[in-house]
Amino acid sequence: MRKQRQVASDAGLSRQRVVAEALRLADREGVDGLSMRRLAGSLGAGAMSLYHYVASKEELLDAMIDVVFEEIELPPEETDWQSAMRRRSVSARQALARHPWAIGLMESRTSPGPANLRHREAVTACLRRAGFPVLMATHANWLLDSYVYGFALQEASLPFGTADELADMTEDVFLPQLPADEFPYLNESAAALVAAGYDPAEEFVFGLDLVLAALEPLRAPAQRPPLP
Amino acid sequence: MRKQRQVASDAGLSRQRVVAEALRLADREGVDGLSMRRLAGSLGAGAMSLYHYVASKEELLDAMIDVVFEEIELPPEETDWQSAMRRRSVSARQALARHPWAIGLMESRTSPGPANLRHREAVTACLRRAGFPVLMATHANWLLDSYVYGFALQEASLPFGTADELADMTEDVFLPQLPADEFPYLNESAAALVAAGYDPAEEFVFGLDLVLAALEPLRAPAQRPPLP
DNA sequence: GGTGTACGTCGTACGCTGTACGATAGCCAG
DNA sequence: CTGGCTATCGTACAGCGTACGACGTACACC
Repeated sequence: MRKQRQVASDAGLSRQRVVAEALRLADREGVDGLSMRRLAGSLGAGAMSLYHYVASKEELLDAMIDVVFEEIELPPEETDWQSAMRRRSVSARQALARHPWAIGLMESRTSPGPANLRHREAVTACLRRAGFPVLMATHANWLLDSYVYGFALQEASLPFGTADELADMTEDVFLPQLPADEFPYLNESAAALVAAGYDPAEEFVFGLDLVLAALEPLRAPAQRPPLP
Repeated sequence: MRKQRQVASDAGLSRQRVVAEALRLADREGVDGLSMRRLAGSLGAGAMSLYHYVASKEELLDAMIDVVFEEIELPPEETDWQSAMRRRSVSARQALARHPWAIGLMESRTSPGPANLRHREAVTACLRRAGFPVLMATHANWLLDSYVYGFALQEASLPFGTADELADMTEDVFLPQLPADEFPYLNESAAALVAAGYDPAEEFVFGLDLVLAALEPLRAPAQRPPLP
């Protein structure tokens, strides 16, 4: 049998393969289930081999987060700014819903990766080109990102994923914990929510559109800002 | 020497004391620095003693989060809804800025504690009394909480805390990483931000007021909703 | 062909983690 | 005095991240 060169793309380790498998593991088992030994095992390698592609577990986590940012669509350039921001925001929410562990990780990780920077640059460019003055673009950035991240955080901490699960859990778990005399308004809300159905994607765009509309007046509409 | 009864309030353990010291430790050293042994050590007790007050570390983390919610001011009842929501939101941001680890923890913790529930009930009550229909109150809740949590998350992941640190780090760290030809808009933003100064509290209320104003039209102004 | 060097791989070991289990000691009711 | 209850903790175990050093192979050079 030949030296395994052909199978290198299958069995050979690489930083990409390591990080990608780490994503899969974290998606499947949560970030607490991700250990260097388990990751190595599911790559068919010894634990210490990973350290030739990744300096430490911290660096691995940073790389994983940046992959999540790679999955987020950049704001398209050919449409109006609201459509562009809506597209990238919806895409961001989807990516964070696919990888809920990423949100919890962000708090402790302070240096942005390249995909993160590329994303920020594209968003800022979109806002500036739409006529937002520099500082207003910063404000808009903070507000939009706050909404996206906060929504994803809340969505991740929901104990149900579908409208059906919501209905079931409301009946079996929530209401028993919420005495009607102590929490009248939460009871009312729960009932209304079950009746109306629940879709996180719809909820997201509802708030998003409010935010976008609120930002519109911050533009300086007529004048085109010169590229610095 | 007598049996230690008098010093019980000093040295005696209690669930409150355990959780409070856990907060202090997490604030000082980050949530990764919080281990049962270290916590027990700083309480002058053995590690296993903690398990008489807390079923597991997971339960301890849940309890810690609920303490953070206790620190958040409830919306006052005697003012208009916007002022009330502004007060509680500002208070929430402050609490989360004091305990940044709490944000990262929320993603993985799915069952709300009593202080959390009390808080949600009070906020929902405030919105309903202000004239928001049931489902609109839910939307408003999502939007407001998303903004608060998302802002706190971004603030926690900033590598600087003051305007001075921002200026220093921009010069020494950020700009060297941001080639002007690849990231023209981020360079422009960084420069403007340094020039204008930076205050997270101001940034927060700027976006918050936009959100509150955007929510105003969702009220059904005249009619007072009956308490269910 | 022979040899030196660099690289990728991994076995072992160390200090840490959460916590199961059982022992101990002080307390109060009978 | 006796028995049980509560609070405390010592020990032990499996698993963690990773420092260290050994090993085989691949390739550059003479």
